[in-house]
Amino acid sequence: MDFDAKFGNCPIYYTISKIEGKWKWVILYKLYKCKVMRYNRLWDDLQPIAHRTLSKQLKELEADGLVHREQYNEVPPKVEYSLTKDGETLTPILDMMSQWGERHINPRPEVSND
Amino acid sequence: MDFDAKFGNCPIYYTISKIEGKWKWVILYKLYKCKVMRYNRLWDDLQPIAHRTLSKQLKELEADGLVHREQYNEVPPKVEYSLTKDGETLTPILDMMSQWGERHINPRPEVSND
DNA sequence: CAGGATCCTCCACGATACTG
DNA sequence: CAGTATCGTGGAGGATCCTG
Repeated sequence: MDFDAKFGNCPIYYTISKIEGKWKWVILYKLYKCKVMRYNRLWDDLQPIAHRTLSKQLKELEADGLVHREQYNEVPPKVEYSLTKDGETLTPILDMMSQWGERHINPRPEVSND
Repeated sequence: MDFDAKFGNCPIYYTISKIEGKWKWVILYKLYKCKVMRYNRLWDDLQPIAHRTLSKQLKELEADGLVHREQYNEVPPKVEYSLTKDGETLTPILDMMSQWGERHINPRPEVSND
């Protein structure tokens, strides 16, 4: 990413740019929770997602050092994805995002005074 | 957003969908740090951002109850934006995202042994 | 099984001009 | 000052088929 000086004071912009992509946060979250996942398992869990999209975002995450790709030279092929050490530094954010979502999906139950 | 059952177990997807938009996290962060900002000030700080984009994302954030819009009936017009109570529940995430960005923009300085 | 290759669609975002 | 109105576009994401 071309990260010009304009955003030197906006580290948050750096973060969201790095993890830009409709599914990246979810992919990271899945890998965080399941530790290790094979490609098709991931693909299944993220339906509806296109192969092109999943494989592209995985590649970018790998290139950015957030996801590790372990390929076994077997037939049929076997590939396992997991978080790298660096990727694991995101888990607190992933947790908070998930919790925030939980609390906002449903109408807050504690103020129901009907 | 049409949030079908497929993602009932993916609250994180709810969160990122809610705050989807190239600038939304940055807008929220700015409002978090500056408390209250007028439209043009925000626009200035977020250059290069288009009016259409800023005003649209602000509107969505307002519709989602994350941002408050205070309009003063003066001439010239004066409008102030700030976080709502609900928007403030995001601040821990904003902080972590910002910190994560800081730590990743520069090559880690603590291992400089020159 | 784990993707790559192709083609296509759509809309988020941008640029610019205009207005109450 | 704080936006709308209009028009235009790139590229992210999708659908489908193919392959080592």
